[in-house]
Amino acid sequence: MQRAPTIQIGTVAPKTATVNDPAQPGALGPARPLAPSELRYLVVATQREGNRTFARAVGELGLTPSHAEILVVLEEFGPMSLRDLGEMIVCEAGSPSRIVDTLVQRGLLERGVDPNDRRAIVITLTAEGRGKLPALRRIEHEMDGATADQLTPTQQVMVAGILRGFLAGTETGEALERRFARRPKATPRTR
Amino acid sequence: MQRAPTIQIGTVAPKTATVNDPAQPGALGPARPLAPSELRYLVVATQREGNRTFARAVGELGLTPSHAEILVVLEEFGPMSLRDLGEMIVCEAGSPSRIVDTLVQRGLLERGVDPNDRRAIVITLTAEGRGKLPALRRIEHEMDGATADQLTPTQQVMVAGILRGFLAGTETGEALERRFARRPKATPRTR
DNA sequence: TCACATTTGATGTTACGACATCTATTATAA
DNA sequence: TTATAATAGATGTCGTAACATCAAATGTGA
Repeated sequence: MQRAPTIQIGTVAPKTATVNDPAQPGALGPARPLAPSELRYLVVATQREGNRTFARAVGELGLTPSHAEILVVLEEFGPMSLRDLGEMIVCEAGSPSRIVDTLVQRGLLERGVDPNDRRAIVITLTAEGRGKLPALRRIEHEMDGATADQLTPTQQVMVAGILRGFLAGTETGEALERRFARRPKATPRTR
Repeated sequence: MQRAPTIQIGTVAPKTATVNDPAQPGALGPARPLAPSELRYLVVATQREGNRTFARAVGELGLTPSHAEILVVLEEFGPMSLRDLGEMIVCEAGSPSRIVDTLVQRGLLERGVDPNDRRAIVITLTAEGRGKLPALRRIEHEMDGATADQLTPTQQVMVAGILRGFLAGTETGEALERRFARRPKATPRTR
């Protein structure tokens, strides 16, 4: 309602209202005390907004946010088993069999066999899958730009640090740690 | 993996690892620079963890997080139309017809007619629905306590302020504003 | 070796989230 | 009035999240 109802497809929607002035690090509205559960709902709402924007952007490529996450991880870390993949992503905690299956059927991924373990599969990007990555990288960059329009670098680092602490010891927290802590460009993981 | 695999049902799961020391306001790990999209995934993961914990807790009452949100809002603000309800909640943006329908079928809500507008319905808590609220309040309190174990009040207010700024102008942001800004205890909204 | 547990991945189920579409009712304007 | 738009709500669809169960392959210890 307050926001422009239509977003320009292909780019990340610009915000029409900006409460925080990015020129002032740490600047925000008056520090209202927190109502019960308010923080949790703020996190929920933030995730929803981010996911919807991301979904519209990658939807242009015929992908969903989960698809995008998997493609990016596979390009970043190289081929891996379903189990290892599950330990690197936030979507589909546990085994992402079905999402991988969808991507295999669309020709973006390949299911290979592990010669050392006939239970395991080795998931590899196909050429077509790899072809999605420049656009995905561009979208990620645009999303980060939209975040930068709303939050100062100081605020971003502050929130990230707090959330990392909150997630310490959780499965998804460990997944993000594996994924973002050290960034081994195209280093296939083995276990 | 790092976390205890079983949680005691009926209470919020305790964290086994604590990186941040709540005794030191603002204390966090080293301020690692942000990788692309990392902040978004941190928010996603945080929302997932919170939602799973909340889901297990309210699951004891036979409810889902969405159910809980609606019951709490209706008790807080009194009977309202589906449209107004949709503008107060984060779950099911748009019209929560189906979730309300489920709750009506379970006898927790009642669908009434609006004498002034035959299109509209008036959603009211039944006695049984109202009976869930003490337990829901207790669960919310436990969730807040679990948050307090992980984040200092300073950190909480900081994150909340930043997220409010980020959500300014969005539908869900406005919904939370309506819901948490001023807290009119049991004041039925009319429009 | 053999019984048993563990691991890997697939699959079934329920409930949401987001989007689109549809009907009934009400509002608006020529 | 009457045509048209706007609104309230219901409903259909697709993909995901979380949970559970299952089969096949592998690991383990007696």
